[in-house]
Amino acid sequence: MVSTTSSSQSDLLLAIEDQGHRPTETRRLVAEAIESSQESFTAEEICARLPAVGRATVYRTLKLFLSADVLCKVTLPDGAPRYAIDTGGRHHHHSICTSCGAVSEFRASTVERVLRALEREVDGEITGHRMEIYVRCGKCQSGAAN
Amino acid sequence: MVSTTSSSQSDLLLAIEDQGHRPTETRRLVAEAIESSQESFTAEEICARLPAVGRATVYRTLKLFLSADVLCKVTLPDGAPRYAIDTGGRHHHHSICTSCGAVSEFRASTVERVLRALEREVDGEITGHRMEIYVRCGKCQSGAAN
DNA sequence: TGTATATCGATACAAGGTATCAAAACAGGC
DNA sequence: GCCTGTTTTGATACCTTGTATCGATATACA
Repeated sequence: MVSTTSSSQSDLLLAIEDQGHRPTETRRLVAEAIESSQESFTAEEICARLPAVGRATVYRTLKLFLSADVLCKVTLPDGAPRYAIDTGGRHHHHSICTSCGAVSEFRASTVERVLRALEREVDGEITGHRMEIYVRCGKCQSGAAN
Repeated sequence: MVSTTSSSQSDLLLAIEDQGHRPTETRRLVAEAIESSQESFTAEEICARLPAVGRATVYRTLKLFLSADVLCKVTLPDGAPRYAIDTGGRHHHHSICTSCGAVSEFRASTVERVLRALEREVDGEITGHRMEIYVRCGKCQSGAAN
C-alpha cells in the first residue's frame, strides 16, 4: 500500500510534502486519523484505528509531522505522551486539560520575558526550555461530564 | 540484605525515615551511590554501580526519595529522564546543563507570576505545570572540556 | 519466641519507541 | 513501457524506563 495521491487536501500531508516527503496513501490515512481525532490522542490509538498500517510506520509518520511542526507532543502529569495537531506558527506553549485531553496553544510572550529575566539568575546560557500548563478546561468545568 | 542501620547520616535516608520507611542497608547503599554521584544520574547508572541490589529495588528506592522531595527527576530535551538531589524546600524548578548534566534549582517567583497572568489567558483553571530550563552551564562554557 | 508487616531480588511484563531488513512502490530517464 | 536507484513500508526484534507479582527474608514488637 504505497501509492501517491495526486490531490492532497490534508494540511498535515502538505506540510511533510513541503519537506520533500511523499504524500503516500499510508501517510494520508494517518493524517486522516489524526484530523478526525477529538482533542489529543496517543500513538497507539492511531495504530488501533489503522490496523492495516504497521506500528513502526505510524510512529515514523508521527515523527515526520512533528518535525514539520504541524503536530505537537505533550506530556501529561504522569508522564504519558499525547499528540495533538499544532496550528500555531511561531514558538508557543501548550495547555492540556487533564480531564478531557484538549490541547490549546498560547503564545507566551510573558514566558519569553521570564526566560530573559532568568538568563541573569541562572549560571550559564539558556539553550532551551520545556513548559506545559495543566488545566481543567471550561467545557469540563461546566459540563462536568468528564 | 535487609538490616537497619542505627545511625543514618544520609539526608536522603533521614528523609524517608521521616516518612515512616526503614533505613535499611540496601537503601543506605542507594543513598550513598546517589550522594557520590556527580551532577545528575540515571536509574540504570545506580543499578550498574550496585550490582548486589535488585533493579526493582533501585527504582523503588528512587521513588521513595522522590516522594520525600529529596530527589528530583528531570527530563532532557530528548525525553531521557535523569535524577538529581533536590535540596530546595519550597516549590521550584530546575535548570539542566545539556552538556554535563548539572542540575540547579531556582525558585521562580517570576514563573509563578506568569502562571497567574496566564490564568486569565487560558480557558479553564490551571491545575499544574511542568517547566524545565536547558542551559550550557558556566563551567562547560569556560572549561570547554564537555 | 511468634507473628504481622516491610522489604527484598528475580522475573515477567508494560508502554512507547527505534533499528533492521527484505519487499513493494515510486520517480524519472530513456 | 521498461529499468534502475531511491523511498516507503510492514514485520519483527529490540531498547529504555519503569511497574507488578511473588516467594523469600528481615524486622518490629507484643
